[in-house]
Amino acid sequence: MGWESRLTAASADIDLIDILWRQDIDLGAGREVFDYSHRQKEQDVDKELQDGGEREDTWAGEGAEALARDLLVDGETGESFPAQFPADVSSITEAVPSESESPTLQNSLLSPLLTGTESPFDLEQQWQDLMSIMEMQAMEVNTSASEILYSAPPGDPLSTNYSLAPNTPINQNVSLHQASLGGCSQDFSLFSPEVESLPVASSSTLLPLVPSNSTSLNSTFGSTNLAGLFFPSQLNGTANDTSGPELPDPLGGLLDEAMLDEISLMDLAIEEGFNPVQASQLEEEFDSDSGLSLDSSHSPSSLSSSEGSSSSSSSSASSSASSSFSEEGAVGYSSDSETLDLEEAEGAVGYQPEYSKFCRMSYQDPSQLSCLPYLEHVGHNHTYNMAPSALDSADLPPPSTLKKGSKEKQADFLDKQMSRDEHRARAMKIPFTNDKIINLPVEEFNELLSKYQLSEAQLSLIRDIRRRGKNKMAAQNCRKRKLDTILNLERDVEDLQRDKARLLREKVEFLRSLRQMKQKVQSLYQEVFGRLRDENGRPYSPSQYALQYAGDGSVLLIPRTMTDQQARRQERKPKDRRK
DNA sequence: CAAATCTGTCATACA
DNA sequence: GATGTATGACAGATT
Repeated sequence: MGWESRLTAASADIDLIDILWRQDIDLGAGREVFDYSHRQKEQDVDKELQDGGEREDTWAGEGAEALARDLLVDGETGESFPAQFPADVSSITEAVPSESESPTLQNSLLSPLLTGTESPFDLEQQWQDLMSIMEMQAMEVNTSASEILYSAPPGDPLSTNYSLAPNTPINQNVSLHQASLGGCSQDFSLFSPEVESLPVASSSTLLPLVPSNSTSLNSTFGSTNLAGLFFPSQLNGTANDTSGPELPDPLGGLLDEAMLDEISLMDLAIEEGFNPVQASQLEEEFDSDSGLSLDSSHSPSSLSSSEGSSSSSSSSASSSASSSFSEEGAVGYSSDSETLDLEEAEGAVGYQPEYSKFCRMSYQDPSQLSCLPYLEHVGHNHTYNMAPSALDSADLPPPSTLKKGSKEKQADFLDKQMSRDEHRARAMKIPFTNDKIINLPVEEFNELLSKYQLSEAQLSLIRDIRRRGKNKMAAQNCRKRKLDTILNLERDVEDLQRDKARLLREKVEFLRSLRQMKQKVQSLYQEVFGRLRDENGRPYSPSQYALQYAGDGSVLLIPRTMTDQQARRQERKPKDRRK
């Protein structure tokens, strides 16, 4: 099989993955979205190195150092290399929601308004889009939650689904480590902190802003705290959140999650040697999207059926095998082998070695054998722990002593084609063929024996021949089944890898669209917020107010301090739950 | 010539 | 219990 080729293809995949990665990041929000300070990033890295202890066992410590140096580590070779896209990497790292600095906030908030190209009439539609995106996000988070067995608090299912932010910095750092180190099994650990729930922002609703026709928001958002959703940095702030008003990136957490997830995805792809292009080609070749269903016909369970057919064929082979085949075995399993050979020929390109094995194992007809050079050895002579008398008498005269006419050559050839048991039978003057001895049903076999007056030695030999012959066929069938199992397992692996590649591609696509929608949400948020005016007609300060989505479907403008309190509560919860 | 593979056989378990 | 089958283990033959 193509294990080696898969391995070598993995390096080529890295390039593809890099391209994909670059595309995705380029597709993402601009720098202003992630414009956090490098200093903060480094703090988060350090913090992660310390706080992430409970996750440290899942990724090697060397990855942390590599991250700190903005190095990427090849998941397979462990080789470190400078990040190829410094801007991208930094944007990712800067996207870590944290105690962001205020100067960037105003711009990030107001710029969409100033440049606003979308008419107000698009707002509703955009909200609808937002809702669908959030639903998708919730699905992903839920999936991750189930995979990491990290359950949300029972009383707060909705907010759990959509809570995103509190520990995303740690998250992302971990993700970067993972992206550097690789680790399929750790792929989903990315999401664990995001499953942490946000409490329902119930009490403090100040300014109902969005009116009645947003019920669909309610169904999808639940009582998501928009402030928490959009201002994770505030929520996350541990040291600097008292450092004055600021307008965090509303979508930092979301975007970070998507991007970092993608990084880990790419890393996973690198590590696994998964090649999306090859996989898609495979898919086209096989023209089967149902990977495993294909296997169902070859799975070990199917083997039992083939065994059934083989047993039936072997029993029925008494007629067919009663031809002049001196090699009494290799009768059973024939039909199955043929069908399987066909399948191999049409389906599995890389299975030639095994296919040839099958060809060798599925022989039945000695006439065919004689034409096939690679089967010449079938008639080889073994030395057995048989009764010496039988062996001695069965020995052929030395060929050198014989004149070799054509007939004698033929006879010699036939002798060589004969099995040892046939030689023994001939030496013991058994009056019927080994084929009959072996393949006749018991009744006919006994009937045959009763027709002749046979010595005890003859009867014993006949019984041995029958036993050995049957066991020989059984061994051949057994080996063939074993090979079948191996082939099916390899096919299973191939199909699973194909499925995995497809799912990964779908995931990348999903994340890409998700990121785009998040950008939309961000601009919408900024647009809505920027249009709000207080009683004096002045805009609200984003450092003092935030929009929050209430449980009843309305969007509220609440003071920042309240969102901070909520954020702290949310931050504490998961820690408590971990114990 | 050594290693890998193929093949037949035996022992054993099971139906 | 006899018979047949499945399979691991072994050894000789072959590549």
